[in-house]
Amino acid sequence: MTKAASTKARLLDTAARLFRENGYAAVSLRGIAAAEKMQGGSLYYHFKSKEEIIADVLNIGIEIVHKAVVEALAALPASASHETRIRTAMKAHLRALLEHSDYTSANVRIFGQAPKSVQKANLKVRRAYEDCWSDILQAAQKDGAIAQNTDLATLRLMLIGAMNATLEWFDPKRGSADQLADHFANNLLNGVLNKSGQNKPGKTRT
Amino acid sequence: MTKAASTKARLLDTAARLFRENGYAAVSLRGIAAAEKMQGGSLYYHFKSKEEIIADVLNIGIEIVHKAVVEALAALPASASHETRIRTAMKAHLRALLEHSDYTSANVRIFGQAPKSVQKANLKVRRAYEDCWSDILQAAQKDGAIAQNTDLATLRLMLIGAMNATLEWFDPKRGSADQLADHFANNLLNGVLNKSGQNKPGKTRT
DNA sequence: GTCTATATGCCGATAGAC
DNA sequence: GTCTATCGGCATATAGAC
Repeated sequence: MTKAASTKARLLDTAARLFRENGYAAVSLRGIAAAEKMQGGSLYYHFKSKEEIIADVLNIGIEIVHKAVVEALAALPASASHETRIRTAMKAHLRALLEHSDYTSANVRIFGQAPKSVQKANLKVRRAYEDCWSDILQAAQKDGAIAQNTDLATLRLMLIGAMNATLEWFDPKRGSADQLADHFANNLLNGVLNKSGQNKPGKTRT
Repeated sequence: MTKAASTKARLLDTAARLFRENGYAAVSLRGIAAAEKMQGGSLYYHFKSKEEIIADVLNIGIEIVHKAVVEALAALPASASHETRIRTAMKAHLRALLEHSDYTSANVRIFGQAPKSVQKANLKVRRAYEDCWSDILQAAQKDGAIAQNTDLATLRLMLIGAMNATLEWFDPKRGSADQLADHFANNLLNGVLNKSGQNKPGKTRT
Protein backbone atom coordinates (compact mmCIF):
# COMPACT_ATOMS: atom_id res chain seq x y z
CA MET A 1 0.00 0.00 0.00
CA THR A 2 1.28 3.48 -0.81
CA LYS A 3 1.93 5.96 1.96
CA ALA A 4 -1.04 8.04 0.82
CA ALA A 5 -3.34 5.04 0.95
CA SER A 6 -2.24 3.97 4.42
CA THR A 7 -2.50 7.53 5.75
CA LYS A 8 -5.97 7.82 4.28
CA ALA A 9 -6.91 4.50 5.90
CA ARG A 10 -5.68 5.68 9.31
CA LEU A 11 -7.61 8.93 8.95
CA LEU A 12 -10.77 6.98 8.11
CA ASP A 13 -10.23 4.70 11.12
CA THR A 14 -9.96 7.74 13.38
CA ALA A 15 -12.94 9.45 11.74
CA ALA A 16 -15.08 6.33 12.23
CA ARG A 17 -14.14 6.14 15.90
CA LEU A 18 -14.80 9.84 16.53
CA PHE A 19 -18.10 9.80 14.61
CA ARG A 20 -19.18 6.78 16.62
CA GLU A 21 -18.28 8.45 19.89
CA ASN A 22 -19.50 11.99 19.24
CA GLY A 23 -21.87 12.12 16.28
CA TYR A 24 -21.34 13.68 12.86
CA ALA A 25 -21.72 17.43 13.37
CA ALA A 26 -19.76 17.41 16.62
CA VAL A 27 -16.63 16.02 14.98
CA SER A 28 -14.44 18.59 13.23
CA LEU A 29 -11.88 17.96 10.52
CA ARG A 30 -9.33 19.61 12.81
CA GLY A 31 -10.23 17.04 15.47
CA ILE A 32 -9.74 14.10 13.12
CA ALA A 33 -6.43 15.55 11.92
CA ALA A 34 -5.21 16.31 15.45
CA ALA A 35 -5.84 12.71 16.55
CA GLU A 36 -3.40 11.69 13.81
CA LYS A 37 -1.00 14.54 14.67
CA MET A 38 -1.75 16.42 11.49
CA GLN A 39 -3.08 19.86 10.67
CA GLY A 40 -6.66 20.36 9.55
CA GLY A 41 -5.80 21.58 6.08
CA SER A 42 -3.78 18.46 5.32
CA LEU A 43 -6.92 16.33 5.14
CA TYR A 44 -7.87 17.97 1.87
CA TYR A 45 -5.04 16.14 0.15
CA HIS A 46 -6.86 12.86 0.93
CA PHE A 47 -10.53 13.94 0.90
CA LYS A 48 -12.31 16.65 -0.99
CA SER A 49 -14.80 17.42 1.81
CA LYS A 50 -16.18 16.33 5.16
CA GLU A 51 -19.10 14.75 3.32
CA GLU A 52 -16.74 12.49 1.41
CA ILE A 53 -15.30 11.25 4.71
CA ILE A 54 -18.65 10.35 6.22
CA ALA A 55 -19.75 8.77 2.93
CA ASP A 56 -16.69 6.51 3.00
CA VAL A 57 -17.20 5.62 6.67
CA LEU A 58 -20.87 4.76 6.14
CA ASN A 59 -20.19 2.55 3.12
CA ILE A 60 -17.30 0.70 4.74
CA GLY A 61 -19.41 0.10 7.86
CA ILE A 62 -22.04 -1.81 5.91
CA GLU A 63 -19.50 -3.65 3.77
CA ILE A 64 -17.72 -4.93 6.88
CA VAL A 65 -20.79 -6.36 8.57
CA HIS A 66 -22.12 -7.75 5.28
CA LYS A 67 -18.84 -9.53 4.59
CA ALA A 68 -18.73 -10.87 8.16
CA VAL A 69 -22.19 -12.42 7.82
CA VAL A 70 -21.54 -13.90 4.37
CA GLU A 71 -18.26 -15.47 5.48
CA ALA A 72 -19.74 -16.88 8.69
CA LEU A 73 -22.53 -18.53 6.70
CA ALA A 74 -20.08 -19.86 4.11
CA ALA A 75 -18.09 -21.55 6.88
CA LEU A 76 -21.12 -23.60 7.95
CA PRO A 77 -21.57 -27.16 6.69
CA ALA A 78 -24.22 -27.57 4.02
CA SER A 79 -26.24 -29.62 6.48
CA ALA A 80 -26.59 -26.76 8.98
CA SER A 81 -30.19 -26.10 10.01
CA HIS A 82 -31.95 -22.84 9.27
CA GLU A 83 -31.95 -22.10 12.99
CA THR A 84 -28.17 -22.52 13.04
CA ARG A 85 -27.82 -20.28 10.01
CA ILE A 86 -29.90 -17.54 11.64
CA ARG A 87 -27.99 -17.80 14.91
CA THR A 88 -24.69 -17.71 13.02
CA ALA A 89 -25.69 -14.61 11.07
CA MET A 90 -26.81 -12.88 14.27
CA LYS A 91 -23.50 -13.67 15.97
CA ALA A 92 -21.53 -12.31 13.01
CA HIS A 93 -23.60 -9.13 12.93
CA LEU A 94 -23.27 -8.46 16.65
CA ARG A 95 -19.54 -9.26 16.70
CA ALA A 96 -18.93 -6.75 13.90
CA LEU A 97 -21.12 -4.12 15.52
CA LEU A 98 -19.99 -4.51 19.14
CA GLU A 99 -16.49 -5.93 19.07
CA HIS A 100 -14.78 -5.39 15.74
CA SER A 101 -15.82 -2.40 13.71
CA ASP A 102 -15.99 1.30 14.53
CA TYR A 103 -17.21 1.71 10.94
CA THR A 104 -20.27 -0.48 11.47
CA SER A 105 -21.12 1.09 14.82
CA ALA A 106 -20.53 4.57 13.40
CA ASN A 107 -22.95 3.74 10.60
CA VAL A 108 -25.67 2.80 13.07
CA ARG A 109 -25.08 5.89 15.19
CA ILE A 110 -24.69 8.63 12.57
CA PHE A 111 -26.53 7.54 9.42
CA GLY A 112 -29.50 9.68 10.43
CA GLN A 113 -27.25 12.72 10.98
CA ALA A 114 -25.59 12.57 7.59
CA PRO A 115 -26.62 14.95 4.80
CA LYS A 116 -29.49 13.56 2.75
CA SER A 117 -27.28 13.14 -0.33
CA VAL A 118 -24.86 11.01 1.70
CA GLN A 119 -27.68 8.88 3.10
CA LYS A 120 -28.89 8.28 -0.43
CA ALA A 121 -25.41 7.26 -1.56
CA ASN A 122 -25.29 4.69 1.27
CA LEU A 123 -28.58 3.06 0.28
CA LYS A 124 -27.07 0.77 -2.37
CA VAL A 125 -24.85 -1.18 0.05
CA ARG A 126 -27.56 -1.09 2.73
CA ARG A 127 -30.05 -2.67 0.36
CA ALA A 128 -27.55 -5.38 -0.56
CA TYR A 129 -27.07 -6.22 3.12
CA GLU A 130 -30.80 -6.24 3.77
CA ASP A 131 -31.23 -8.58 0.82
CA CYS A 132 -28.72 -10.92 2.42
CA TRP A 133 -30.95 -11.17 5.48
CA SER A 134 -34.09 -11.49 3.38
CA ASP A 135 -32.50 -14.47 1.62
CA ILE A 136 -31.70 -16.16 4.95
CA LEU A 137 -35.21 -15.67 6.29
CA GLN A 138 -37.00 -16.57 3.05
CA ALA A 139 -35.07 -19.81 2.72
CA ALA A 140 -36.00 -20.68 6.30
CA GLN A 141 -39.67 -19.96 5.74
CA LYS A 142 -39.71 -21.79 2.40
CA ASP A 143 -38.42 -24.92 4.12
CA GLY A 144 -40.90 -24.61 6.97
CA ALA A 145 -38.44 -23.59 9.68
CA ILE A 146 -40.15 -20.22 10.13
CA ALA A 147 -43.92 -20.20 10.55
CA GLN A 148 -45.72 -19.48 7.27
CA ASN A 149 -47.79 -16.62 8.73
CA THR A 150 -44.70 -14.65 9.77
CA ASP A 151 -44.21 -11.38 7.84
CA LEU A 152 -40.54 -11.57 6.89
CA ALA A 153 -40.08 -7.87 6.14
CA THR A 154 -41.24 -6.92 9.64
CA LEU A 155 -39.21 -9.74 11.18
CA ARG A 156 -36.05 -8.61 9.39
CA LEU A 157 -36.49 -4.99 10.45
CA MET A 158 -37.29 -6.04 14.02
CA LEU A 159 -34.29 -8.35 14.19
CA ILE A 160 -31.73 -5.94 12.74
CA GLY A 161 -33.21 -3.06 14.74
CA ALA A 162 -32.99 -5.00 18.00
CA MET A 163 -29.39 -5.94 17.28
CA ASN A 164 -28.33 -2.43 16.31
CA ALA A 165 -29.96 -1.00 19.44
CA THR A 166 -27.60 -3.06 21.61
CA LEU A 167 -24.93 -0.51 20.72
CA GLU A 168 -26.48 1.80 23.29
CA TRP A 169 -26.16 -0.54 26.26
CA PHE A 170 -23.88 -3.48 25.44
CA ASP A 171 -21.32 -4.07 28.17
CA PRO A 172 -18.60 -6.66 27.43
CA LYS A 173 -18.22 -7.21 31.17
CA ARG A 174 -21.70 -8.73 31.22
CA GLY A 175 -21.08 -11.19 28.38
CA SER A 176 -19.78 -11.48 24.82
CA ALA A 177 -21.53 -10.51 21.61
CA ASP A 178 -21.90 -14.22 20.82
CA GLN A 179 -23.69 -14.86 24.11
CA LEU A 180 -25.95 -11.89 23.53
CA ALA A 181 -26.78 -13.17 20.03
CA ASP A 182 -27.80 -16.55 21.43
CA HIS A 183 -29.89 -14.87 24.10
CA PHE A 184 -31.69 -12.76 21.50
CA ALA A 185 -32.14 -15.80 19.27
CA ASN A 186 -33.63 -17.82 22.13
CA ASN A 187 -36.18 -15.08 22.79
CA LEU A 188 -37.16 -14.37 19.21
CA LEU A 189 -37.02 -17.86 17.72
CA ASN A 190 -38.77 -19.72 20.52
CA GLY A 191 -40.77 -16.89 22.10
CA VAL A 192 -40.75 -15.89 25.73
CA LEU A 193 -44.25 -16.97 26.75
CA ASN A 194 -44.63 -20.10 28.83
CA LYS A 195 -46.15 -22.80 26.62
CA SER A 196 -47.59 -24.94 29.45
CA GLY A 197 -50.78 -22.90 29.69
CA GLN A 198 -50.45 -22.24 33.40
CA ASN A 199 -50.72 -18.47 33.08
CA LYS A 200 -52.57 -16.72 35.84
CA PRO A 201 -54.56 -13.46 35.55
CA GLY A 202 -52.66 -10.16 35.53
CA LYS A 203 -53.29 -8.83 39.00
CA THR A 204 -52.99 -11.72 41.41
CA ARG A 205 -53.50 -10.89 45.05
CA THR A 206 -52.46 -13.28 47.83
CA MET B 1 -50.91 29.70 31.28
CA THR B 2 -48.91 32.92 31.13
CA LYS B 3 -47.63 34.21 27.82
CA ALA B 4 -44.08 33.38 28.83
CA ALA B 5 -45.00 29.80 29.66
CA SER B 6 -46.87 29.22 26.41
CA THR B 7 -44.07 30.77 24.35
CA LYS B 8 -41.55 28.58 26.15
CA ALA B 9 -43.73 25.55 25.43
CA ARG B 10 -43.91 26.38 21.73
CA LEU B 11 -40.15 26.85 21.58
CA LEU B 12 -39.65 23.47 23.22
CA ASP B 13 -42.06 21.85 20.76
CA THR B 14 -40.09 23.30 17.87
CA ALA B 15 -36.76 22.35 19.43
CA ALA B 16 -37.92 18.77 19.92
CA ARG B 17 -39.02 18.52 16.30
CA LEU B 18 -35.80 20.02 14.94
CA PHE B 19 -33.61 17.88 17.21
CA ARG B 20 -35.52 14.81 16.08
CA GLU B 21 -35.09 15.71 12.42
CA ASN B 22 -31.51 16.95 12.41
CA GLY B 23 -29.65 15.88 15.53
CA TYR B 24 -28.41 18.02 18.42
CA ALA B 25 -25.30 19.75 17.14
CA ALA B 26 -26.85 20.51 13.75
CA VAL B 27 -29.68 22.54 15.29
CA SER B 28 -28.83 26.14 16.13
CA LEU B 29 -30.62 28.40 18.57
CA ARG B 30 -31.09 30.83 15.70
CA GLY B 31 -32.83 28.03 13.78
CA ILE B 32 -35.20 27.24 16.64
CA ALA B 33 -35.99 30.93 17.09
CA ALA B 34 -36.50 31.51 13.36
CA ALA B 35 -39.04 28.67 13.18
CA GLU B 36 -41.08 30.62 15.75
CA LYS B 37 -40.40 33.95 13.99
CA MET B 38 -38.14 35.19 16.75
CA GLN B 39 -34.55 36.35 16.92
CA GLY B 40 -31.85 34.11 18.35
CA GLY B 41 -31.06 36.30 21.32
CA SER B 42 -34.68 36.23 22.49
CA LEU B 43 -34.40 32.60 23.53
CA TYR B 44 -32.21 33.58 26.44
CA TYR B 45 -35.20 35.11 28.16
CA HIS B 46 -36.71 31.59 28.37
CA PHE B 47 -33.61 29.39 28.62
CA LYS B 48 -30.20 30.00 30.04
CA SER B 49 -28.36 27.85 27.47
CA LYS B 50 -28.71 25.36 24.63
CA GLU B 51 -27.97 22.59 27.14
CA GLU B 52 -30.99 23.57 29.20
CA ILE B 53 -33.18 23.20 26.12
CA ILE B 54 -31.99 19.71 25.26
CA ALA B 55 -32.21 18.69 28.92
CA ASP B 56 -35.86 19.75 29.00
CA VAL B 57 -36.62 17.98 25.70
CA LEU B 58 -34.99 14.73 26.87
CA ASN B 59 -36.80 14.70 30.19
CA ILE B 60 -40.21 15.50 28.70
CA GLY B 61 -39.69 12.78 26.09
CA ILE B 62 -39.38 10.06 28.71
CA GLU B 63 -42.14 11.47 30.88
CA ILE B 64 -44.57 11.41 27.96
CA VAL B 65 -43.98 7.78 27.01
CA HIS B 66 -43.91 6.70 30.66
CA LYS B 67 -47.23 8.39 31.34
CA ALA B 68 -48.73 6.87 28.17
CA VAL B 69 -47.77 3.35 29.27
CA VAL B 70 -48.96 3.78 32.86
CA GLU B 71 -52.32 5.18 31.77
CA ALA B 72 -52.85 2.47 29.16
CA LEU B 73 -52.23 -0.21 31.78
CA ALA B 74 -54.49 1.52 34.30
CA ALA B 75 -57.32 1.45 31.77
CA LEU B 76 -57.22 -2.36 31.57
CA PRO B 77 -59.58 -4.48 33.65
CA ALA B 78 -57.96 -6.17 36.64
CA SER B 79 -58.58 -9.51 34.96
CA ALA B 80 -56.41 -8.70 31.93
CA SER B 81 -53.81 -11.35 31.20
CA HIS B 82 -50.09 -10.69 31.37
CA GLU B 83 -49.93 -11.09 27.60
CA THR B 84 -52.57 -8.40 27.21
CA ARG B 85 -50.69 -6.14 29.60
CA ILE B 86 -47.46 -6.53 27.64
CA ARG B 87 -49.20 -5.95 24.31
CA THR B 88 -50.95 -2.88 25.73
CA ALA B 89 -47.70 -1.41 27.04
CA MET B 90 -46.00 -2.02 23.67
CA LYS B 91 -48.84 -0.29 21.83
CA ALA B 92 -48.67 2.72 24.16
CA HIS B 93 -44.89 2.97 23.76
CA LEU B 94 -44.99 2.77 19.96
CA ARG B 95 -47.89 5.21 19.66
CA ALA B 96 -46.00 7.78 21.74
CA LEU B 97 -42.78 7.22 19.82
CA LEU B 98 -44.17 7.06 16.28
CA GLU B 99 -47.42 8.99 16.26
CA HIS B 100 -47.67 11.41 19.16
CA SER B 101 -44.47 12.79 20.56
CA ASP B 102 -41.56 14.59 18.95
CA TYR B 103 -40.12 14.71 22.47
CA THR B 104 -40.00 10.93 22.82
CA SER B 105 -38.61 10.41 19.32
CA ALA B 106 -36.10 13.21 19.84
CA ASN B 107 -34.97 11.49 23.04
CA VAL B 108 -34.31 8.25 21.18
CA ARG B 109 -32.46 10.01 18.36
CA ILE B 110 -30.30 12.51 20.24
CA PHE B 111 -29.68 11.18 23.76
CA GLY B 112 -26.27 9.88 22.67
CA GLN B 113 -25.35 13.26 21.17
CA ALA B 114 -26.13 15.28 24.29
CA PRO B 115 -23.34 16.51 26.57
CA LYS B 116 -22.46 13.93 29.22
CA SER B 117 -23.81 16.13 32.02
CA VAL B 118 -27.17 16.30 30.25
CA GLN B 119 -27.26 12.54 29.71
CA LYS B 120 -26.61 12.06 33.40
CA ALA B 121 -29.44 14.44 34.31
CA ASN B 122 -31.82 12.38 32.14
CA LEU B 123 -30.96 9.08 33.83
CA LYS B 124 -33.39 9.54 36.73
CA VAL B 125 -36.52 9.58 34.56
CA ARG B 126 -35.08 6.91 32.26
CA ARG B 127 -34.53 4.59 35.21
CA ALA B 128 -38.07 5.16 36.40
CA TYR B 129 -39.43 4.21 32.98
CA GLU B 130 -37.21 1.13 32.80
CA ASP B 131 -38.47 0.11 36.23
CA CYS B 132 -42.02 0.35 34.91
CA TRP B 133 -41.16 -2.25 32.26
CA SER B 134 -39.26 -4.41 34.74
CA ASP B 135 -42.38 -4.50 36.91
CA ILE B 136 -44.54 -5.61 33.99
CA LEU B 137 -42.16 -8.39 33.00
CA GLN B 138 -41.41 -9.58 36.53
CA ALA B 139 -45.08 -9.86 37.37
CA ALA B 140 -45.59 -11.92 34.22
CA GLN B 141 -42.71 -14.24 35.03
CA LYS B 142 -43.75 -14.58 38.67
CA ASP B 143 -47.18 -15.78 37.56
CA GLY B 144 -45.72 -18.18 35.02
CA ALA B 145 -46.74 -16.29 31.89
CA ILE B 146 -43.11 -15.76 30.88
CA ALA B 147 -40.81 -18.80 30.90
CA GLN B 148 -38.80 -19.05 34.11
CA ASN B 149 -35.45 -19.33 32.29
CA THR B 150 -35.92 -16.00 30.48
CA ASP B 151 -33.46 -13.29 31.55
CA LEU B 152 -35.74 -10.32 32.10
CA ALA B 153 -33.04 -7.64 31.92
CA THR B 154 -31.97 -8.79 28.45
CA LEU B 155 -35.58 -9.19 27.37
CA ARG B 156 -36.44 -5.67 28.49
CA LEU B 157 -33.47 -4.15 26.69
CA MET B 158 -34.20 -6.19 23.57
CA LEU B 159 -37.86 -5.23 23.60
CA ILE B 160 -37.38 -1.50 24.14
CA GLY B 161 -34.44 -1.43 21.73
CA ALA B 162 -36.45 -3.14 19.00
CA MET B 163 -39.33 -0.70 19.51
CA ASN B 164 -37.12 2.39 19.52
CA ALA B 165 -35.34 1.23 16.36
CA THR B 166 -38.65 1.38 14.45
CA LEU B 167 -38.19 5.16 14.43
CA GLU B 168 -35.70 4.67 11.60
CA TRP B 169 -38.07 2.90 9.21
CA PHE B 170 -41.68 3.19 10.42
CA ASP B 171 -44.00 4.21 7.61
CA PRO B 172 -47.60 5.00 8.60
CA LYS B 173 -48.68 4.12 5.05
CA ARG B 174 -47.76 0.50 5.76
CA GLY B 175 -49.75 0.20 9.00
CA SER B 176 -50.40 1.87 12.34
CA ALA B 177 -48.20 1.82 15.44
CA ASP B 178 -50.79 -0.45 17.08
CA GLN B 179 -50.56 -2.97 14.26
CA LEU B 180 -46.78 -2.89 14.41
CA ALA B 181 -46.89 -3.48 18.17
CA ASP B 182 -49.06 -6.57 17.71
CA HIS B 183 -46.77 -7.84 14.99
CA PHE B 184 -43.73 -7.43 17.23
CA ALA B 185 -45.59 -9.04 20.13
CA ASN B 186 -46.55 -12.02 17.99
CA ASN B 187 -42.94 -12.57 17.02
CA LEU B 188 -41.38 -12.11 20.43
CA LEU B 189 -44.03 -13.67 22.65
CA ASN B 190 -44.71 -16.77 20.57
CA GLY B 191 -41.46 -17.07 18.62
CA VAL B 192 -41.10 -17.28 14.87
CA LEU B 193 -39.93 -20.88 14.52
CA ASN B 194 -42.35 -23.47 13.27
CA LYS B 195 -43.27 -25.73 16.21
CA SER B 196 -44.38 -28.74 14.13
CA GLY B 197 -40.87 -30.11 13.79
CA GLN B 198 -40.97 -30.31 9.99
CA ASN B 199 -37.81 -28.26 9.48
CA LYS B 200 -35.62 -29.32 6.61
CA PRO B 201 -31.83 -28.90 6.37
CA GLY B 202 -30.43 -25.49 5.42
CA LYS B 203 -29.39 -26.00 1.83
CA THR B 204 -32.07 -28.06 0.13
CA ARG B 205 -31.50 -28.83 -3.52
CA THR B 206 -34.23 -30.09 -5.82
C1' DG C 1 2.28 15.04 1.53
C1' DT C 2 2.08 18.23 5.06
C1' DC C 3 2.64 22.70 6.50
C1' DT C 4 1.02 27.79 7.56
C1' DA C 5 -2.06 31.33 6.83
C1' DT C 6 -6.32 32.91 5.83
C1' DA C 7 -11.09 33.69 3.62
C1' DT C 8 -15.73 33.39 4.92
C1' DG C 9 -19.39 32.23 7.72
C1' DC C 10 -22.22 30.38 11.57
C1' DC C 11 -22.11 29.30 16.36
C1' DG C 12 -23.50 30.25 21.57
C1' DA C 13 -23.91 33.82 24.46
C1' DT C 14 -24.31 38.72 26.28
C1' DA C 15 -25.60 43.84 26.69
C1' DG C 16 -28.68 47.15 26.46
C1' DA C 17 -32.57 49.65 23.77
C1' DC C 18 -37.50 49.58 23.51
C1' DG D 1 -40.63 39.84 26.18
C1' DT D 2 -38.39 40.71 22.04
C1' DC D 3 -35.42 43.38 19.57
C1' DT D 4 -30.57 44.83 17.52
C1' DA D 5 -25.82 44.62 17.71
C1' DT D 6 -21.83 42.44 18.78
C1' DC D 7 -18.09 39.54 21.11
C1' DG D 8 -14.95 35.66 20.74
C1' DG D 9 -14.52 31.23 18.96
C1' DC D 10 -14.53 27.48 15.89
C1' DA D 11 -16.23 25.54 11.56
C1' DT D 12 -15.19 24.13 6.40
C1' DA D 13 -12.51 25.02 2.82
C1' DT D 14 -8.69 27.14 -0.02
C1' DA D 15 -3.95 28.97 -1.51
C1' DG D 16 0.54 28.55 -1.77
C1' DA D 17 5.21 27.60 0.67
C1' DC D 18 8.24 23.80 1.53
